[in-house]
Amino acid sequence: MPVTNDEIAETFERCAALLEIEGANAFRVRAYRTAARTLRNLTQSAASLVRAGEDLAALPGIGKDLAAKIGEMTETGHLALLAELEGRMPGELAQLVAIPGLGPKRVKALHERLKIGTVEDLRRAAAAGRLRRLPGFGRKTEDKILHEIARRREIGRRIKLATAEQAAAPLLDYLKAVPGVEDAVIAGSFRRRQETVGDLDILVTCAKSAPVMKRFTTYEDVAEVVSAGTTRATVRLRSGLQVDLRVVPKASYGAALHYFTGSKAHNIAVRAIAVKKGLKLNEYGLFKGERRIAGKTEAEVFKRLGLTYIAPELRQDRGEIEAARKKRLPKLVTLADIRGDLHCHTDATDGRNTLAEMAAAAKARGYAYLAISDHTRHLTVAHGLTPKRLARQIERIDRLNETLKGIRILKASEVDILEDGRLDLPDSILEALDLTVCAVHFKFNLPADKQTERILRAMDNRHFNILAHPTGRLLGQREAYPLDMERVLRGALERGCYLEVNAQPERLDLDDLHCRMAKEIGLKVAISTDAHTTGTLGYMRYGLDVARRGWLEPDDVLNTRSWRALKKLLKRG
DNA sequence: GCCGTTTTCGGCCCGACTGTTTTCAGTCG
Repeated sequence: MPVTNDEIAETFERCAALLEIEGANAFRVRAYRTAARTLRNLTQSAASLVRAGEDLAALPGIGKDLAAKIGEMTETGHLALLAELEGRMPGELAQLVAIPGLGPKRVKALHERLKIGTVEDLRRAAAAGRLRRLPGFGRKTEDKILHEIARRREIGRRIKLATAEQAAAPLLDYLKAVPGVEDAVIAGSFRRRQETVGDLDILVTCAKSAPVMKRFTTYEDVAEVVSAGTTRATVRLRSGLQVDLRVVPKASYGAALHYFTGSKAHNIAVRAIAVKKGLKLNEYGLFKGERRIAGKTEAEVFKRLGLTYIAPELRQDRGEIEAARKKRLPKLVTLADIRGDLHCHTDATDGRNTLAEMAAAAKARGYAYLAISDHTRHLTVAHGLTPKRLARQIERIDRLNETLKGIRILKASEVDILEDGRLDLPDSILEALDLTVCAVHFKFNLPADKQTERILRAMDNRHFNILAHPTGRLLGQREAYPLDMERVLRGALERGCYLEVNAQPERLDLDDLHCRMAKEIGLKVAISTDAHTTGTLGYMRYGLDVARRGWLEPDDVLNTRSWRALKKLLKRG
């Protein structure tokens, strides 16, 4: 099993944590973290690049030394440096720094003075009151550590974006109602439209901060006030969700919004540009000496730094700054570009609404087409259609299309990909469909090469059009099944097939990085909701979030086209 | 450890809050 980018990144992150505890040069530590991030953002596997003889030192943040270490890991599966570090101190110290309130300095002190090497050691020492005797520690720190250890066990880390939206809306309304508040907006990973968010970052502009801070920390859903200053406060809601509030004057709104939107890596890179120009960028504005030369809007800040406006979804330090400098940012796809939905269900299988209801709902959204893609028989739990039942549905759709104006219902099917790569419907009926959406719904645990071959064999069928939810992941519930995504994408391109971005909030599959991989090789994707109700046709915007984070433009997306143009693309030779 | 439109050496983003401090280190985002 080749070493994955994530595994190499994880190893570098462990090294960084342990080096930091050891007191290594902070910039050396950062270099390991930067390299880890570069690896996670890579659209090709580092192992295959090494095999192809590519020079990894050409990648941003990776030089000669780290390139050699990546080579070492792809060859041996291990890193000597990590083994050395773990020989000098317990490897689990790397997990201690993840506890809020503990950083490298304190972890070092805990290890040296109290021989603490594990989370359990730490819990026992804190419970026995031994922490407070260390210099720099006190009773409060000890209590906080115990509290955080207990909390770690019960609370899941990140929540889905759609769930965060539900918590955010009432809180934002509440803050907007505070007298004197001008703007209140959610920044952070929420604004970058990341698939999951760890916390909410709210930015408020107003002249006087005190009333807002008071109002915020006394919000009825607040379970705990973590910190509260004059311009910044952090609370934990009863759900466990952490919310940070920052208050700035109106003249700083743009700079603060940029700062608070992140990502951290993007901010660091943009601030470095400011430094190079002899300026200073912080959350209050862009400064030349004492004088603020920009800050009211984000656009103003970007402009003064010689950059075109960068959409929040792109702010990941994945090349967007360089592209902004060269005025080569993508013109991202928007909801207005979407002409139809290519994957949904009706009450014929596991959907809730009728064919006619789904059609009416799609028409109300202004779509030109909607593909009805109910399950096939193998998926018995969803009451999948037999060829006979599908044939009847095809007739019903034909009849419905005769009565509909302004929208066309496409005859489709979400066809199961069987274990041997065959499709779950005979060619005779596949031929009668406008398109197929094919998916893996069982045998998730095949080895990567077997799963990849299963899908590629299915794509060999000339009726295969779109691979639905290609990795099968469910956020927070189920890992993606092992798959060689590079081969799948290239295989699809060679055969005239496509992949789907499934917009269900718990799927978002393909993810943003896979979208970017597809774009790089010239493969178009469909953005589809997989709606099981009329209301969830509205999930389209979550799929767009992913596509935009993956740099996709209207041309990269299948369903920005008219049915006529789309039909040509689907036609296989 | 990385990197170069000041640089192959000497830089590397910036400020708020907390707790344990009598002036600031550590942590966080």
